[in-house]
Amino acid sequence: MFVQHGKSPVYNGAVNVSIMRTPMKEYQPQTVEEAIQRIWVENKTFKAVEDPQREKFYCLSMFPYPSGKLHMGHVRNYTIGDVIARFQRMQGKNVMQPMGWDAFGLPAENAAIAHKVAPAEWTRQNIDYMKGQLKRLGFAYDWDREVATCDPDYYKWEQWLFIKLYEKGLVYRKKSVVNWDPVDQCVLANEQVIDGKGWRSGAPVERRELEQWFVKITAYADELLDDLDQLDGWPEQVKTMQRNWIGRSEGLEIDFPLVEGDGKLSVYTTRPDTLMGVTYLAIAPDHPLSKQAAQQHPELAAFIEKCAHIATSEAVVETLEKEGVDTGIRVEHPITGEILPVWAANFVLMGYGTGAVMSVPAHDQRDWEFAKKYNLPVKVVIKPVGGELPDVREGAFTEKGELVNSGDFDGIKSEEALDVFAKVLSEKGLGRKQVNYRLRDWGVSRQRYWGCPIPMIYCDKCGVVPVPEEDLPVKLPEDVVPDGSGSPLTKMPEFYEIPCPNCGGPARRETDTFDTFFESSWYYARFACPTQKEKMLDERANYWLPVDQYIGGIEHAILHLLYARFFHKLMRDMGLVDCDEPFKNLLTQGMVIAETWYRQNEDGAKTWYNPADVAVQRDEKGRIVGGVLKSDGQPVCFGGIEKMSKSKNNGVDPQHMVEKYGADTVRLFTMFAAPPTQSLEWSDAGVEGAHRFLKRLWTLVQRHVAEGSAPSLDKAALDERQKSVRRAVHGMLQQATRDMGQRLHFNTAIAAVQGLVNNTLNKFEVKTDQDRAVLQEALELVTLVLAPITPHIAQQLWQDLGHGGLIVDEPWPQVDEAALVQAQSELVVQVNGKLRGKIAVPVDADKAAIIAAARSQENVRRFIDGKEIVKEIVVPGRLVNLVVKG
RNA sequence: GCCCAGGUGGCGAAACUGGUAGACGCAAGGGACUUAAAAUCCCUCGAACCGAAAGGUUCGUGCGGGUUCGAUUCCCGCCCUGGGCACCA
Repeated sequence: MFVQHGKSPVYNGAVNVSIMRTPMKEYQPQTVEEAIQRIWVENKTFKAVEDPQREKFYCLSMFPYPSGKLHMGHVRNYTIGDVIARFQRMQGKNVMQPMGWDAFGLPAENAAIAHKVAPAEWTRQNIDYMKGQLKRLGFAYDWDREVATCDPDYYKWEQWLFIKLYEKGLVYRKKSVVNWDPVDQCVLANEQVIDGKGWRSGAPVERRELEQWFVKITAYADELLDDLDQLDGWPEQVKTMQRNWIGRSEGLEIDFPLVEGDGKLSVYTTRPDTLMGVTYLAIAPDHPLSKQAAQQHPELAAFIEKCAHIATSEAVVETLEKEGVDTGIRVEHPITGEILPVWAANFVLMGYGTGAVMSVPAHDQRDWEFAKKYNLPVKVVIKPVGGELPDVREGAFTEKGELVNSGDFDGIKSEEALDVFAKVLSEKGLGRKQVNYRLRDWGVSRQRYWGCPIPMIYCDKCGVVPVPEEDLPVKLPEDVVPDGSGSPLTKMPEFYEIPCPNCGGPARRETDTFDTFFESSWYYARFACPTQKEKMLDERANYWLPVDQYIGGIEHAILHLLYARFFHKLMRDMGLVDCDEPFKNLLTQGMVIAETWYRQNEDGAKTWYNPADVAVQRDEKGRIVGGVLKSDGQPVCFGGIEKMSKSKNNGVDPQHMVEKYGADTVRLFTMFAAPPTQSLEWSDAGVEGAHRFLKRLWTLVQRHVAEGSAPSLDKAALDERQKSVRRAVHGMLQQATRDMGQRLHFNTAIAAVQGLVNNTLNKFEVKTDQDRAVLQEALELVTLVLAPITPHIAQQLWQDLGHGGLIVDEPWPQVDEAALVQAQSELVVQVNGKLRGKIAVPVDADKAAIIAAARSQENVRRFIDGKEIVKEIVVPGRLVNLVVKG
């Protein structure tokens, strides 16, 4: 389906590869790629076998959700991983590169609703199709290690681990709030809530509290934070995001006694220095005190009802207009005894901390705005050290300083306040130091069908009972088509009715399934021993782990990577793995973006057209000025360049590209257009450029080999012309080696190869036998350097250049340092930092000679004659800067 | 709103540790080949100005400041775009 079946030009059926030259003149990627891929399959080239004698390299790209077909983001991700894996193999490592499927998730249920197809069937068909696409792209995967997370042999082990965690006390149940669609009677994901309404029903969402399972990630918060320091191979940016997410802080928990009754309201603050400036407290609308007060307070009751329709996502809550109602509850300030009002406020969340905060409008901007809106008092208690009282008429003063208007505490520094107030309050029994985390425990319950069943049973007599180990896995019934009205499992007594394993009485199975992050938190480890039937992991995991290079989208910087690190530590503490961290080096790749085109409809909505269907119009400078739809010739509007998505209809189908140009061209363009961490703008014209280059290289090699085999290179007998070609060749190798090995900047490695082929090799007139030897060496090095990026054409050209065997097993070539040596170096001459000329000097010239040469330059003299030279700067091999005065 | 990135020719980008801004590629323009087209090959290509030419001058890396002999790179303050925000994966 993906390849033109032609006769293989190279494969002769033996275990190895023939040295026979191909008569092929024209570059036919489909034929070449099909033949080379067959060699790989028949030789089991990418099967990874544990070998303690060899240095291992585990290269892993984030596995895909089987959504239907590959998109360009996948192609980019997997090409980056494949290039690294092949490069490391040429460095002599024992490389393992697996692939699998993150197979549970919401889109399968959506497809079920739309097309009345069972999620299991839909998912497995998608896997089949996408696997074919991955194979067509020539990725060096060990397919024997493939796993799909919807397979009971896989998810059995996370059920097993969950029960172990339950036994260790790392799992518990508590109420937490979800988005509830009152019409469809189901829980909505955050992305299914649009403008506060259910995506299908359009009904305003309701907040609803459900009893759910949590895993105590906060018990590992300190370790997750501290171990980030070990991760030298992670981008600083990702580590910073994780640190901020964990959000460790040291502060004070403070009790404000209620005026009526003997209760108290506890708050946590990281700014104890502002305690004396508290003018009110704010609590969550659904705080028990708030609900209680609402019984005699209609305005408050109405406010609570309004807040019950706010979606749960933090982005929604944090961008709301700040609103509140005085609950009428009063508390005492723990130090002054001053009576303070308690407000219910929509920005305070019950799920965070104690569901209450102390408000200091003079020194917190959000409190300040709230106080202005509701005319609450503002009391300044912090001023800059030794400075004036800050002006808070236009906004809060949020910096630290020293205390003022604070009675006995005046003059103490912000930094000292924690200790001072902790002492005073603990003596009164109204406060204590506390370490707090922004990180919350991981809620893993999902009220969804297409996921891994949570292996728990509820018995009226025995309470919560885990499923006995011998009954695992709890299999998800697969012959089910969800209809969008809640999880089908809750309507299947044959699933949930079960005798209690403890007492044998009637009991009910948990019908919730795990968060799909559960599956993706440990798949990297299972790839080491995917068919192990007896246990979750075996000793092979300790051979392969940690993953040496992990590659995936920056969008996973926090959640997936934090959960996977957490899971790894859980598995370590279960004795399943030795190391502390799962991913040694991390590469976060950027998005794939493309042009968008649209027409405005009469109702104001936009219809988006795929860039492939638009003919772009440009002005004389090549600027985009507009476009017309190819089908009707009518204009369409340019909508900018955006992430490829269904909603903007700007996705480019990798399949079409592979069919048109071949896998190597797609891989080459993807690696060339931008460094991996940046976003990549798709360009059909750019793909053609990549294809042109491969054709040019192909032709160059074919012309060369058509002359017969080249003599061996005699390095001692080279003339200047030949030496300069070798200098360029080894210069390319030096740059490509560094760019591919250390920097992972494949775009500049490719640029170096292109520059060499187009500017040096294509212009090199081959006259003598030694010319042929120089060109032979050059073409071999070009082929070896391209082998990880464009592996099919590289293998073919390698054979054409007279080599047997697989290029993927060749060692990476060594730079010939002697070839790089130059007699002269060119220096730039600046006067006052401005470029005024260039000089060529012997490499070993001393500073005086260099300056003399610089000063004798005609254009330089124009700028220094008659002026005093106050400084002479020489940067060896780079430049001379003469600083003049007057 | 909070956290993290990014902003360089018409476009994607390069510039390694503060040292020639724009390598490599695309688009565009001109030319060769061809009956023609495609393909291929060659040349030009940041802007303005001076010069017949060779060449030279000034400006130019989101905006405004600063440090430095020298800043795309370091510092301060803004603007804009993107990613994440705990039930998309």
